[in-house]
Amino acid sequence: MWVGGVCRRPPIGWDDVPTWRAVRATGECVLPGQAERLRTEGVPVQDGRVDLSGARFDGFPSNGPLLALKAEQDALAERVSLRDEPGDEPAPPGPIAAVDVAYPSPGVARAAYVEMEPNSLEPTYELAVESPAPFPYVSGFLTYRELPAYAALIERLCGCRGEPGRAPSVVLVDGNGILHPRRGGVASGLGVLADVPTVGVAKKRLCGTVREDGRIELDGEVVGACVANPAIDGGKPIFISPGHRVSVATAERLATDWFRDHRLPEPLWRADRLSKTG
DNA sequence: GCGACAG
DNA sequence: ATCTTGTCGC
Repeated sequence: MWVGGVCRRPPIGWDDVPTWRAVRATGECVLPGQAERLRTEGVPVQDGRVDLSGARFDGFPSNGPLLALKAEQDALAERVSLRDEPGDEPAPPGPIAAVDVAYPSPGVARAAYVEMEPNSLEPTYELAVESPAPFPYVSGFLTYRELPAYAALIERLCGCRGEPGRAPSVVLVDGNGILHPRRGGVASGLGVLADVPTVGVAKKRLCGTVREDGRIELDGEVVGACVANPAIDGGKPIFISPGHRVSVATAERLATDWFRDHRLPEPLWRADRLSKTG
């Protein structure tokens, strides 16, 4: 939010909001007549700059919600496994699934599930489930917005299909896995929650550095790969990272093996569309 | 101090 | 992510 812009031209109904009391972090006054007005209120101002040592207000009520969630993410990261499943690598390609979430209206999430067999062009199974989405989108905390929707999806999935015997060997998730400031993106969250191998696929880079070889480095560690679908010339790349129970190399192979006619791996493209159409 | 920031 | 008109390309 551009605080300066709002304070310079307060919205209707902000007559009671003391917008002139907001200054730069340096104490510098930026609004016309701001320094003078603050001085009349007893605020120490010198050279158009507030002496923040005594005048600063930082008594905003907060229990630091994101700090607690960061701790949760650290705990999640501890539970993430980067080991490949036996028989998954080198790899008879098995059935794969993909999930994504759309928001048909504010506060409502629609999670979609698409399952495909290696050689079929059409999905083997599809399901979309709606649920409340009270948590806002905050970069780095996507898990808290979308995981509840996936939980609702899984619940219905088990109820509709029963037979937990033929679960997909891996689930592609729209978002990051360990390519995350605390190594705990949505793909990892879903993987740990459902105890299934997951691969994170993001359309934009959240963090890390893309090396010349396409590998993505974070704190000196390779956490994923940046790859474009060769079938689309001039296409933008996607950012692949392990969610849970797969290595970086396997995550990349699983996702890129499903490149077809779209930027995203086919199952994920279908899940994205299903989440939007219902 | 300034820019970046999954969906 | 979602809101939107025209527009570029196959």
